[in-house]
Amino acid sequence: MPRRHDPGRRQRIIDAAIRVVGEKGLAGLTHRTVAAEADVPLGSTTYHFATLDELMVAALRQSNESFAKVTAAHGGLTDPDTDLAAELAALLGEWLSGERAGVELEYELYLAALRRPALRPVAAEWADDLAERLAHRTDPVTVRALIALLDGICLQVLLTGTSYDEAYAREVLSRVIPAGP
Amino acid sequence: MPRRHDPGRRQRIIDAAIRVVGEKGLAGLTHRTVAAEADVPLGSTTYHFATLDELMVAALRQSNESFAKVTAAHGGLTDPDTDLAAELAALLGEWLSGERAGVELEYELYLAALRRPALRPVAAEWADDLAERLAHRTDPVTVRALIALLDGICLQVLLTGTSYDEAYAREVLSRVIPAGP
DNA sequence: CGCCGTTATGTACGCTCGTACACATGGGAT
DNA sequence: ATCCCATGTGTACGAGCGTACATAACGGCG
Repeated sequence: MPRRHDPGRRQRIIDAAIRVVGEKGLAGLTHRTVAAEADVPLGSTTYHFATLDELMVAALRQSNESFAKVTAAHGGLTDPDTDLAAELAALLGEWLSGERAGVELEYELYLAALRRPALRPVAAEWADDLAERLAHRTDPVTVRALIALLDGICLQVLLTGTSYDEAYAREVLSRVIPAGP
Repeated sequence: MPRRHDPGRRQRIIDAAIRVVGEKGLAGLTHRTVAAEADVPLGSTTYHFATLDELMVAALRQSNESFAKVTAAHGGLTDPDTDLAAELAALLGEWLSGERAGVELEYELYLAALRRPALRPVAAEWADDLAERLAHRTDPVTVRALIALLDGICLQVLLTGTSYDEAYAREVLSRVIPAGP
């Protein structure tokens, strides 16, 4: 009976949950699969996360934070002298080229939020966070449009399996942004 | 033992499946729930659709056809003299205001296609169909961008629960379309 | 050092699921 | 009229699920 009193176990369970969703999809996320992936007994996952919704929320929130880090690293977003469309296209490229699992988790939970009200506020955090950053660069209508377009582009990449075309993204994003003064 | 030799039973099962997804979500789609909704014995659903994937494909395909009918009714889409952005915004409004169940089914199966390869070609039909219609009106890059934007707007409406703003959609769609000659 | 609440563990229960399969049935070809 | 096969039906099985719970180990605290 090794590894009693394992601090950070909760965190390891969350990491395992993200891996599971990345490999088997959201439908494959169960207490048991997570327990196996994290190499902990079944009771351990149910102890730290009484319900599956709790675990999903924790995983989605962590994925959100990971995305927030990527955006924060892109200081150009808030710098009014940069090309906003280019910055957004680069940001999306970085995100998509990085951990595919994170992107898929994001979108799977995104859609799961349609049916599970518990997930909705967390799912909205992604868009809200980005909207807040963009608010300083352009008007609210444009912000909403940019986010919708980013979502749509992401979806196309994920669904059609085509690789991400940054130049294309930059071009169409720039069309949405009204011409400057 | 009434109702032996029930022609059109297969169709009734598909209709029931669409209703089930609309009410309980894709996760609630099982042979048993569909059988109950269609008021047929369990064995009947497994006879007509050996696997759940088959049933999903049939339901998604029917939903696609229903959408195709709506677009076909909008003759203005192919008429080069109409305002393309306005036509698309109106089309989306009609679709969203219509059967909510159909829209949600479309998007739930859309995302399910991420994990179930069997669904992918059917999921792509929606976009392909629309793309084909739009090909006569503008260039391929713009077509892709328009579809991505439509997807993103739909997603925002479904997820945030906000009502569809047609004027907003028309505005941002028009920005994507390059100025005419 | 001993106590106690937090953390960890293993097992068991009740449920739903997909699927298989043996059997009934009826209509169309002969 | 008879036969045959596509169609329809009911049941059973094994697997996996969420959850509950009794019990064990641990570590901080008096």
